[in-house]
Amino acid sequence: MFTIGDFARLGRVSVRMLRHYDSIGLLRPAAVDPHTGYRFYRAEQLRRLNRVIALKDLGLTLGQVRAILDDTVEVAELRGMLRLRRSELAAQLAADTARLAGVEARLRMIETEGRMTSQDVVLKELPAVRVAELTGVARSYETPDISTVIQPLYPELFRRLGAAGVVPSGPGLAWYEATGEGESVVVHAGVTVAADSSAARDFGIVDLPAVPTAATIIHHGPMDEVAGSIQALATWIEAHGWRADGYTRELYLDYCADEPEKGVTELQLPVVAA
Amino acid sequence: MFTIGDFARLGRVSVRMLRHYDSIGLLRPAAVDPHTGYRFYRAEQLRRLNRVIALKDLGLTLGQVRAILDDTVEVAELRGMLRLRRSELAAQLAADTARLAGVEARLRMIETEGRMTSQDVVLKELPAVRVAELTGVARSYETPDISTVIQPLYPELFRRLGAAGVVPSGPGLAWYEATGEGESVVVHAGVTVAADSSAARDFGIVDLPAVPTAATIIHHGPMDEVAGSIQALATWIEAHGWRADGYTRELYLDYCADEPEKGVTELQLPVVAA
DNA sequence: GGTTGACTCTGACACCGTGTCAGGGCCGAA
DNA sequence: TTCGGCCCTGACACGGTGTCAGAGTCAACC
Repeated sequence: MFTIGDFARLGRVSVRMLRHYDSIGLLRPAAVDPHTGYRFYRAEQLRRLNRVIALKDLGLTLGQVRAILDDTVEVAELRGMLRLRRSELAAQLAADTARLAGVEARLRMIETEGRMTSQDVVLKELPAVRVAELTGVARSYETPDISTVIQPLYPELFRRLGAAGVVPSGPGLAWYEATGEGESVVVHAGVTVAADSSAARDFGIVDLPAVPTAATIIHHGPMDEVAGSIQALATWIEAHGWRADGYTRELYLDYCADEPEKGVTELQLPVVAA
Repeated sequence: MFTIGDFARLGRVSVRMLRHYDSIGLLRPAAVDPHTGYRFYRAEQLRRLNRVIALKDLGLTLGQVRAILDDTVEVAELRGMLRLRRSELAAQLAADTARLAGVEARLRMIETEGRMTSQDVVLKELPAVRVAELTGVARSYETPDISTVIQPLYPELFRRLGAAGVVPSGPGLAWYEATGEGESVVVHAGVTVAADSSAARDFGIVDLPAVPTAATIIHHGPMDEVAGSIQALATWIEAHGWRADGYTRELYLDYCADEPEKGVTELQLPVVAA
């Protein structure tokens, strides 16, 4: 018979934990002095303690450990628990590996720049979204070309939406795709709506697909300075082991024609693991 | 200006968390209606939110994130935090990899045996320990040879200890090493003591070194059935990617000569990564 | 028998990030 | 005006562990 302190030393466990295991019924002392409340353990209880430790070290919860040790789980169930735990661990490993890569990218950034950027890229899942849009064609991806095409589209889009009695349900957004002919580009100027797409109208209704993983960055200031933010986004993507996989969406979170330098835009670029 | 719900959707964060960030001063809403308490956020606050998310995703605590964003840490300090985090993550990866290996070993065990062993091996650190001992030589590692040599050593050891006024401070233990001549073995029969080693006595005082990592198993029953437990220990060590690195110590946790089948012994085998 | 120091008891609080619930107020649209 | 959906605060929960306070116990030594 060991006192709790001796038993804790033998089992390399804290006294606190032995008391805890007692209170949750995971490992009850062999005897308790009814007068003093002192707990006493038998050497053979080390077997159970060891089983507890071994299972706990696998990352199972104490509740699961108790269920296993008390034989209230079938073998099939036990196998299921272990399989689940295995996949959790695999996910954890992947996540931590990514975190580690992130930390190291940050450290490199500090070494080379002497500080950390305030341009922060965030990975997000993008839900599918229904958009009312007008399109145009720009001569190239050059900012001035795009601007001159897209600028007039929005007032016209809002005019037509108003005429059709459709109210935007969210912010405006834009995206671009190559026409395939030279450098020219199809410009989509849209706004999120909840309308259904059945009726014919003088604007397009398209459903942008959900994106499992998109790298996003907040661009501050006028859109003709967007190149820097795009650059930062691309650099981040490369440094973190991703690869662009689609068109960048621009989400106009805050925009006022009078003060373009106060604009706030989120750039969203679908990515996949490189 | 966005309501908390809209802002949460934009930032892919729960409303709960935005309120939490407010309460800990990590991200305060741009405006709060003094009458209703409603929080309102500006689009440009997404920048800060994104920085929070990005740093949090590195595994930093919210307190660290706040310190970093509020510029109360020097660059050197920041680098230190990231280095620390990097080493934490590396440790975490190693631990999770080991856990995963453990889970997989367990799954294999279930597949082949239809159940999980109740012989559980636990890795421990062994502290250095001072031991009073007598030694003998056995003809071989065979259990009968060992037994006949070790059995008489203990009564004699306790007799001499009593005569010298030395009281054991812990359980008895034994270990064996090859003599180098044939199959014969030096048998050490000892007991932990706190005495100092200065005076000359009719028993040996040796300090067993600490062991950073030992695989241990509890053996139940008489010592002449120890082979099975040793076997289980060896199997586990091999299956989990370790290698024996020293002599097995036997720790007699419970022993009574009349009822050897009730004995409880811990076998401790130092290991290193294979 | 008394003192003392090491041990034990219970009960509580803390950590950290997040979910969830209860009970109540607010807002906009029909 | 009513209703559905949003927002507010405050609280509790999770899980494994440390730590503290205040009180009781034990063993050894004088």
